[in-house]
Amino acid sequence: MAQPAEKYDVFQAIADPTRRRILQLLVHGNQPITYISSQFIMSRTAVVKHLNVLEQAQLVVAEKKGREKIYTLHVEGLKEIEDWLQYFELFWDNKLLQLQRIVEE
Amino acid sequence: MAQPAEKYDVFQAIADPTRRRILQLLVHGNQPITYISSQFIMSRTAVVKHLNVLEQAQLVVAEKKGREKIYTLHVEGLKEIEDWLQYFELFWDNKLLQLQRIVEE
DNA sequence: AATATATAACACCTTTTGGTTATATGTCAA
DNA sequence: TTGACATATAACCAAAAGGTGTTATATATT
Repeated sequence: MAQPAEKYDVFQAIADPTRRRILQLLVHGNQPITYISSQFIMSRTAVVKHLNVLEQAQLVVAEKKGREKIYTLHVEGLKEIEDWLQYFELFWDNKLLQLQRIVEE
Repeated sequence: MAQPAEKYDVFQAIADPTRRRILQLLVHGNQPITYISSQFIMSRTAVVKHLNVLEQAQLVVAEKKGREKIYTLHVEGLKEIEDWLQYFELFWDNKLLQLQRIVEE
């Protein structure tokens, strides 16, 4: 998981179940690496890598506080996905319209 | 891209930009492999593999028609993502409430 | 039946992921 | 200032992803 700056986008970031769980954890409050990694079986290093991916995708924000690094959810980053889904809602609506026409015939 | 049955979920499926483009293509009508692959620079074989991933994730449905295989968008598959996003909308709303409280103080 | 075309099934290669362990570096607190 | 704790970084590894090309098989058309 070598990560040359800004490599991961939002869609890639949420593709991994571990990363989705991390995001859900952060809904309940900002947390340091130690706590977050305690919620997983894998090594802390592995969790940190996932956090880096989330950070690059701008889904979390990290802030140093003494010797701890506190992670905060940045929900605004999910907007991109919502927008993308929006595109298909149109299709969805069209399908309903088609059905309606068929019924009316 | 070896694919033992049902390996790919919706989140993994939309992680790839090529696959997202395929889905958008299909919004404008059902299409056979030949047309779909003509829209990409990569080989037809590679595109077919992406279609298989999308099919496993139930985002597209394939129907044999003579010697062709016609692909259809299956938007319902995107519901899972919408539901997942829903979880964070709550957080989003809470943040707004917090801001409101701060303003009111 | 012959031919052209579309899809399926392989085999192969390279890069990226997701994980490991080990070793530093920085910070707090007694 | 020393020990305990938290994070950072490096080196390494196995497996999966994403791509290629080639060959085989099925279907339409004439």
